[in-house]
Amino acid sequence: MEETMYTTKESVMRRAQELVDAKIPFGALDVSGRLSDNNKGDLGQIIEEGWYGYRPNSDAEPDFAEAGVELKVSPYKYTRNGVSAKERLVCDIINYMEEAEKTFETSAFWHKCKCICLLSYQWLKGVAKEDMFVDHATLLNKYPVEDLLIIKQDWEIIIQKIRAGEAHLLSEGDTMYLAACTKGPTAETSYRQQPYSDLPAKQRAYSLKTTYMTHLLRKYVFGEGEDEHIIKDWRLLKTASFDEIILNMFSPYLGLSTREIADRLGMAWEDGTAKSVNASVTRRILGIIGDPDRAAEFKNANIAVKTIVVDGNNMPEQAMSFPSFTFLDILDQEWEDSDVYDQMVASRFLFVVFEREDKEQIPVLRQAFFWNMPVEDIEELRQVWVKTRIAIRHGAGLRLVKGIVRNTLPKAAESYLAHVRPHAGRAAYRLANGTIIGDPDTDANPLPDGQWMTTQCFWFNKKYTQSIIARAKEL
DNA sequence: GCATGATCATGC
DNA sequence: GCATGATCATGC
Repeated sequence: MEETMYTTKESVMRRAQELVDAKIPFGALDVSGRLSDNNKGDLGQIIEEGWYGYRPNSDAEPDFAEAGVELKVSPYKYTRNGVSAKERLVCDIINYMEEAEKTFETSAFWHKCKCICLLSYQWLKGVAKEDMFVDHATLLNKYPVEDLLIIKQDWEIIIQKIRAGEAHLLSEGDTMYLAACTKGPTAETSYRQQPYSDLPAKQRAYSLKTTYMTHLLRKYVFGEGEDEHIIKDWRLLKTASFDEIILNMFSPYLGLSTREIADRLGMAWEDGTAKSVNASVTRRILGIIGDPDRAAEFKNANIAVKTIVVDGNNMPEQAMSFPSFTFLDILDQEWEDSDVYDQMVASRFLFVVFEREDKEQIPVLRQAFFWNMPVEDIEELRQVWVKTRIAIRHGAGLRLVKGIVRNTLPKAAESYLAHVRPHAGRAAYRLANGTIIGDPDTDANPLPDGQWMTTQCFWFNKKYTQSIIARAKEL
């Protein structure tokens, strides 16, 4: 590595702050034309070279080895929920052959990323990378103690899979904050050797999940307050895993009806038929006010809480919905950066299962378990996503049949896993022949051909959810 | 009985 | 008023 004058954290950060003050766009820092290559140039390298004045290294040492600082450049954006990280923070390729024998402290992740100089820039849709610029410089030199305990648990989960000869089964949804994300040219071409199996494993890198980056961004870069934690005493994490602690909260209530649980928790049982009783009871069991997905650990780890009612054969009464999407957005995204991937593949799930024989019965809490999509199902989901994009690109084939609008989006019968269905307040369309149904401005969004269709979302098929629950029951 | 279009209820 | 989780309801 070349000599650098930046040998202390202070000098690295001072130079970083000068960059913030100077507001120099990436285009002007790009001294060797890295951005011209399809705009995909590595911003970290551009800044190391064009601002710190030394050639980027790709070895195992942090970028500023003597200072012990790794330089990372990361985009953020504003959403209706406030400021959010736009991407996961990719740290370092996982060398399966070497990492398997390490400890957390000697791991490539900790060696490189225990101290990060985080350069943030605001990402704006439609603006070229050349014109964006770093506007915050933050030294991340210690993780919150309760987070670090979870990150260590994450690292153990990744390493245990490698040690079990299952590096090819790694997935982002396996872990909470620290994840093994795919890295390299579209999957197929980048496989690596793993130590305890002959099967090649997809190249992956240590990364901090987008949701966790949002947490760090809000806390350290923008100095915002924190969300309510589910685990009130972080010391519990020293002796039990996050999953164990959460699942234990449900144990006292297994086998009880929602009415009995409501009684025990001192909840009013006003209307047992309301659509949301099961969700309300789940919230109270977790001891949180409001939406579980907004509790700190769940939000930071991208964990979705799903309550399901099943019959005696584990068959859900309904398919499982996901957040709605807009048609033009889904055409704009790439698979591994898409909302669908984020919500269904990179996400972890806490399934809370209630059971009843028939609709007259009050549901009984049967089980709670964590789940994430196994790698063998990911390609199937991607196919549904691809079909959805194709349909949308062709205006979804909207046609009015006996007062109901039909479309060509993927149906439940076309996949064992998922389908696409409406998800809006009311049905709403603006059809090519001028027909307007409902209130398109509220409940629909535009297709590329100018028609408007009721807002839709992805759904897990009932049978797919059934198979998930049946498998969890066996364990 | 299931698939699919449509809608309700809650939290923010 | 909107986003989201969850459920209803009709036609085949």
